[in-house]
Amino acid sequence: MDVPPPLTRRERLRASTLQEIKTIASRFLAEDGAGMLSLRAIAREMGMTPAALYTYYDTRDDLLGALAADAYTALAEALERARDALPVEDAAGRLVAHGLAYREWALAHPHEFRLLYGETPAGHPASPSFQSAAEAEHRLCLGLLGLVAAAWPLSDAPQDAEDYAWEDFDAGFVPWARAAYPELPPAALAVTLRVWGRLHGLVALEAAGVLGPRARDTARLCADDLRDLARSLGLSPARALPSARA
Amino acid sequence: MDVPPPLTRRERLRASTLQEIKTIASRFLAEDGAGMLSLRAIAREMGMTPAALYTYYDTRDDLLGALAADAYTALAEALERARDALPVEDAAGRLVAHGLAYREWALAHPHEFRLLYGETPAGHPASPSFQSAAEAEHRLCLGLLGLVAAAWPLSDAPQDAEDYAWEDFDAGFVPWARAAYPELPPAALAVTLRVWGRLHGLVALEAAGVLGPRARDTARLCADDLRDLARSLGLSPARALPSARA
DNA sequence: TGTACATCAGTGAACGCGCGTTCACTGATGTAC
DNA sequence: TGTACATCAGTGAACGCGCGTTCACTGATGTAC
Repeated sequence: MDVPPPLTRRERLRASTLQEIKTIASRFLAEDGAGMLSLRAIAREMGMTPAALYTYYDTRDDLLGALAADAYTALAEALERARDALPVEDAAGRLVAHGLAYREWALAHPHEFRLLYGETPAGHPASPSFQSAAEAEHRLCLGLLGLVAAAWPLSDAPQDAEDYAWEDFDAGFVPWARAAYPELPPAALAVTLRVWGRLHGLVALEAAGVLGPRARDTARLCADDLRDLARSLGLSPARALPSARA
Repeated sequence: MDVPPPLTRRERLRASTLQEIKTIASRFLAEDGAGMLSLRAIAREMGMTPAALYTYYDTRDDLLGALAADAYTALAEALERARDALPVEDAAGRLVAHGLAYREWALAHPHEFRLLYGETPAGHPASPSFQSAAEAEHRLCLGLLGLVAAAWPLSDAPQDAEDYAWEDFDAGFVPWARAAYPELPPAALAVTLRVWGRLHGLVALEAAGVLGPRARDTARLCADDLRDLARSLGLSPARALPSARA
């Protein structure tokens, strides 16, 4: 969008090849399933030598890591988009929208979802993609925290969560959280993680194919649960949108 | 336990070899991870020819299916054991115990857990192990339904769940459910599945290694969430055990 | 503008590997008379 | 109790396969003077 030093022909080519590799890899991921992603297959599809891929990634794992990082970012963006489609005042609606978007993304990208939450984490910590995956994770967590923060003042005291301390949570994340929402106590982080689990549960079961055969309308199950969650956080649709609902 | 027609030497040998295969396969599953289970490696470990395994399983997938079925049964048993360690009157306690046992089993058997909930279901529907997996799944679901049933009379009407019908749920399971708990309405099945999702969520995140780095005491998160769940179902520890808690 | 040199994406061949599965077979275990 | 036959767990060799990764190389793209 702004104007960085103009790219040379080589650099542009390299970038587009990188992108093509990831695109094709994604497609193979979707077709053949998780652990079966093969460098040779990708190279074949691109009309390249397998060896050529080593110009772009040091190792098969690095490629997987990059895919995971991209997927994480895409997920975070999808969730933010869904949330921001509703006005800030509608805290309950935003929470539900976030949850439904989580489900929809997972069902629309089952293999990416599995890459993120089903397998041993891919990509070794040193690689650059690992960085960006960690950032996306922060972003996702912050988004969730924001939803919790919106509910916090309305929530009846979460009694057993009272005695959490900041030290109980990821030291890399806590500063961000406190900076973003200075008024929140540590217990809000506990609630955030629990909310994450709540969103994740039904979706993970459905993505694994366990839930589908058991209920006809899984979307409704999920929506019911999300509304219930919003309610239990002290958010009622009525409170947020007094006129729009029954 | 009772006395079936006495087994021939051949039959005993066959049974013990079958068991040995599964034991070793489990170990490899735990060591090398999910998709990497190799028939040749198992054969090697047992001092057999790879071809010999085909006397026991038609295909690698059949073996995986058998492992999954065993894992499912083991999980169901663990959950029942935990639940039955508490008196029937302590509905809240039993629910929490069930949930914690779910977590513990998942963390103690991460690869089996992944086999059940992380991958495309293994084993093709025709194989006998598929049958037993389905049975274990029923069993697990019935157990959960029982916990919900215990809470049902105490629960404040789950409003949005009112208009579920029996047709909305797995036709193979509904008869069992209605036979076991004739007084429950269809909505109870919806709640059961949602409860399953709730138990599953945090555990799945933790098993995937996403939760661990974010919170120090994941067990407590899980326990808090389960108590919250029990409460939201209308179960209070106080109501169940008036004297034992504060 | 033209020449000399450096960079580096991509080639082609080879490395060594383990895999699932098949097939014709052997030889011990079980069965029927 | 002994013999003739059937079963079937396990052998050994081979099938054809795709994989990740390495290495010395070529030739187009970029850079400095």
